[in-house]
Amino acid sequence: MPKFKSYWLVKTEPDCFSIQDLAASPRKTTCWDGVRNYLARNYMRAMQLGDEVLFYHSNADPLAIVGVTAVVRQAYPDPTAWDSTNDHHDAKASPDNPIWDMVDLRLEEIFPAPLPLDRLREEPRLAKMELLRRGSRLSVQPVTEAEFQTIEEMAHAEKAAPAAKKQSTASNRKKPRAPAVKKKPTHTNLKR
DNA sequence: GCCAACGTTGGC
DNA sequence: GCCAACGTTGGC
Repeated sequence: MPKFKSYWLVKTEPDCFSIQDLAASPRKTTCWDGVRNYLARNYMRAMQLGDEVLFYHSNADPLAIVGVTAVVRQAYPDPTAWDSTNDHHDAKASPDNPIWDMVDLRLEEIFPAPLPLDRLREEPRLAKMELLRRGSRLSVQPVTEAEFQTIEEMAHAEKAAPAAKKQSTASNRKKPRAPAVKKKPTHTNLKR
């Protein structure tokens, strides 16, 4: 069956789960648990096997797309939703009424260098990208094929001129967040 | 630390 | 069903 590949982007805080953590995971695969936003969930439900997913580091230095993953399992219930000890516990969720889903993502590529947000903003072909919209908060979002290809191209043209590597100074360095607690997806690796 | 954006909650 | 208050995300 001819099938169209779709493209997506997921955000993660690298302090919580980085692309290096993904690389170190068994089979370089993780379940993308902890998503608790209906629109983000619905995008995950639309993901098909083989779809490609850009991997973005938020709340990080640098803010950047750092690689590409692929969907290796389509949406299925996220058991962390009814785990009362989980940070993202939802009292309304249960095995009979999971409410929240996750997909499995496998690492395909770590870019030779992170592709920073400020470089993305300079690229006219990405002007309409959801990630770059002011105030965009969605942690799972669709990406067009053209945007995906532009990003791959930029990521591989990057090598020679990594100009955008900002010096970390006292003024721009992020303070450690108050309680260094995990935020967004915990991505506890549930596979054994 | 600030604050814009926007989802969620709950009183009515 | 409206909408103000509140909470969270996440860049700056």
